Parts: sequence; C-alpha cells; structure tokens
Amino acid sequence: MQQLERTLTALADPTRRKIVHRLAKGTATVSELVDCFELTQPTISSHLKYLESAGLISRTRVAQTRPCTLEPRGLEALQSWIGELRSIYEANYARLDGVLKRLVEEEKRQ
Amino acid sequence: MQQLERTLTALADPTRRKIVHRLAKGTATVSELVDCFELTQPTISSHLKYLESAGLISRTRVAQTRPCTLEPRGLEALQSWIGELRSIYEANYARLDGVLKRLVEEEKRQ
DNA sequence: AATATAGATTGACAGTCATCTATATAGATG
DNA sequence: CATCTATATAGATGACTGTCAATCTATATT
Repeated sequence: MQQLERTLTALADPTRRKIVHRLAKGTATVSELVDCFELTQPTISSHLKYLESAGLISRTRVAQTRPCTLEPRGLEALQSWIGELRSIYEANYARLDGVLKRLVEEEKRQ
Repeated sequence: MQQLERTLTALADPTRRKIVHRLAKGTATVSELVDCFELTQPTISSHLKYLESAGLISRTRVAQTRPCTLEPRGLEALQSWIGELRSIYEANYARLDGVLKRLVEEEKRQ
C-alpha cells in the first residue's frame, strides 16, 4: 500500500485520530494512551502499529516503555496532496470561467 | 458518522481517490466513470454514494444521466483539520524548545 | 406502444478491521 | 532467581467493505 493510502486509512479511524490528537500535545507511552481510551492495551498497540506504518508516529525504547511521538511529515504529505488536487480543480474551474466569458463576448458582438 | 470521518473514509479507497482526481478535471457521468475504471457500474455507483455522503461530490440530473461534480469544500475542511493538528504540534514543540533553552541558560549561570 | 439507455438497488460472497481474551516476551527490581 | 510491569503476539468474533451478477426504475427514441 502507498504511504498516502496508509495515512488516510490510519486517520479514517476515530480512535487513531484521537491518539494523533493526543500525541500532538506531546509524547506518550502505550500505557498512558491506554489510560486515555477505555480500550484494552492490545487494541491500542494494534492502532499504534497502523499509525507507525503510516509514518504518522515513531516509537523509541526507554527501559520497558515504548514512548510514541507524532511525526508531522505524514500530515504534511497529506496536506500537500489535497492542495494539489484543489489546484487541479481550480485550474479547470478557471478555464471554464474563461470559456463562459468568451461565449458572453460573442453574444455581445452579434 | 461525522463529516470529517466520512471524508477520510471516502478518500482511503484508491478507486474513490481516482474518481475524485478525475472529477477535479471536470464533470463526468456515471457511465464515463465506469469506462475509466474496469469496474462494473454498480461498483462505481456505490463508490459515488460514499463520495456524495462525504460531501466530496454532488450530482445533478440531465435527461437520464447523472453528471457528477467535485465539491471542494470537503477537501478544504480536511485540509483545515490537518492544519489545526499541525498547529497544536508546532505549539507544543516550540514550548519544548523553550524549556530546553531555559535549562541551558540555567546551566550557564551555575 | 416497444425498445434502448442510464443508473440505482438487491443479494451474495470473500476479505479486512476493531475489538476482546489469553498468553508470551523483555526489562526492572526485589 | 522470582516476580512485577510494560508491551507484543495469537486467536476468535462480529461488523463492515468491495466486488459482481441480476434485477428494477426512469427517461429517451423509434
């Protein structure tokens, strides 16, 4: 799967969005996240695996703990992708405007 | 489901992203989209339903055809959401920088 | 009226996902 | 070594998704 797709799939889940939101405020260990979410630890670990493979978070090792940190690059990439899409749309919409103006001018001339 | 979640879920599918990309270049009917994608018409229709409920496209009626148009508002909303998230991250990252600087200054003074 | 075309809807099936419980591993600590 | 804590892994289950074939509805054309 492409990186963009992993990112979108990862963010499509509400729990994972909440995790990302939480990590935007600072690093957290798996247990700290478990405490936030009324879900079991394996469930949270599984979500973290998604987020990591999407490049949205990274994990280090501190003793037995695995602190998670938000990696903003994945978000940047997604934001750029949307931006490009909107550019294509706006370019074509502008061209349509151009066509309409020309039609209107032809009307006038007749 | 919230609008943001619908948008993300809609865009998480590669076929739907391709449809959006195609519609960014201009309106298309269902049949035209079917011709683009080596998928059956019901499959495309089902994807269009997702995109419509996510507010990413709109459909009108012209005789028997149902031309689809990209609606950029859904994309804008998603882009803003990511922007907010990045702001939170950057604010906290900056604060962390501040903490580090203060620690370094205290070091110097001693 | 009869027929053709554009789409939507329905039913079925395989695959994936989110979640849980139960168990295993890795490191810290007594 | 024995045990505690933090996390990972395995397996089960119910819900949802993507897909297709078949069928239905609405409009256009002859």
